[in-house]
Amino acid sequence: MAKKRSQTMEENRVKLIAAARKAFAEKGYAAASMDELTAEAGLTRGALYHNFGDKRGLLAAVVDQIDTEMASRAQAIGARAGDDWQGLLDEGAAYIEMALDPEVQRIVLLDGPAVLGDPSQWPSQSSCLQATRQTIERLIVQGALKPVDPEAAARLLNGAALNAALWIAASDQPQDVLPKAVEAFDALAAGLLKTSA
Amino acid sequence: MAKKRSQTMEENRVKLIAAARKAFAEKGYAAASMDELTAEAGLTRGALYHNFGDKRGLLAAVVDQIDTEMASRAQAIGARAGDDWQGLLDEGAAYIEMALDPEVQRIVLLDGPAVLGDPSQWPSQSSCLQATRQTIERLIVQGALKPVDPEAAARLLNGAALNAALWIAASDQPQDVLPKAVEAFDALAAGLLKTSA
DNA sequence: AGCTTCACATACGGATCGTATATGAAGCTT
DNA sequence: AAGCTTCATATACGATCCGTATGTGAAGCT
Repeated sequence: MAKKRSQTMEENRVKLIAAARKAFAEKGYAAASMDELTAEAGLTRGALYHNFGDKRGLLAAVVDQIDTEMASRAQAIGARAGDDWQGLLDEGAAYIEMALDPEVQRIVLLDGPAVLGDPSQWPSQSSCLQATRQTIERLIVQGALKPVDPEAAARLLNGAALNAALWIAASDQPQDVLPKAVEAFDALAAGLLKTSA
Repeated sequence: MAKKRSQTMEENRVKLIAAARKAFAEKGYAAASMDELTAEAGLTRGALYHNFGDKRGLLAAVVDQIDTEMASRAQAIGARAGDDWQGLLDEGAAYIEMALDPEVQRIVLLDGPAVLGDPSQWPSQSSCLQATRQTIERLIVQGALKPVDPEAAARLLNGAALNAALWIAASDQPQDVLPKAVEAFDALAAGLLKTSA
């Protein structure tokens, strides 16, 4: 056999993150038991503490993984649009839809900030946010937007999208509410334009 | 003496909520010990579980108290403005500033949603949200705003303000970032107007 | 082959929450 | 006013969980 050591270690990390992702999403961070987690992955808490330091470290790793996935998806959608402005709107809509995923909502939007603190301080640095900010910066340079602070605009837009997602998720008929949320989002975003729509 | 029973009970509730408010703000919900809490209030966990059911119930009571204070403040500020539109902007700015209070931030914005779930389901938050929604509805009737869904617009605006507050609080120089956030908020809100500013 | 390293398992201690039981005073009845 | 009842709070207990300290067996190097 002679399985390489670093290889099994990487495999175990993957297993643990996968199990944690599932447990955190289903039970929430606080209610998720490390013993159950590791047992599900065929390991013990020993592996966990060796690889991730503590429970927070494990959550950080999970958040990082999900956040990265979200960023690449949002970026792909934004890039597919004709111009930067439409890209911004599409990114926002995509973000709202992604935030409907219970996993994203529970882990990244609720437990993440509560346990790890402000998202912008995370190692993944909330890649979604940075993508939005860069798009806004480009649009400002192009002269399409008012000269607002890009960071501020990106933050508030993200916040609006986030709240929209929470609203939709708590709603009885999500598919009925989604278009209303997107419409309102587009209207707010239009406030950044120099010329009104 | 003959202290009435219901009276001492009410006093104890007040003491417990005050102690909890302090402990939750300083240590966060998860790290706050019920034993320390109650001891600080001159009581034991027995009183706590009898009055609030469990730890979550205590947090709910604390959140309700803080949230009610915020709502009345925001409403007062909004009513002081000349017209509805300015009132909406002022309410938003007031909300952002209030969210800079570490107590508000830690308890209401971070731990609250993580532990209690979607804020819009809370009995108190709905009043704050409803106030802005009603203002928006009036402005739509007046013909000042685009005919967006009032509920959606109110939710997204609140979300934007909330995220702005988190950003400012995590910043190194809050007083430097605050005006940027308010400016961006005003810009976004202007997107709801029929005619651009 | 044998020593070393190290990733992981096992064992332990401390802390915490929720419940079940005890207590003592307020409140009502007669 | 005496005694029974109610109930708000205190005390005691069990279960769970996290983080650390120590053990172990296989990979890796000489």
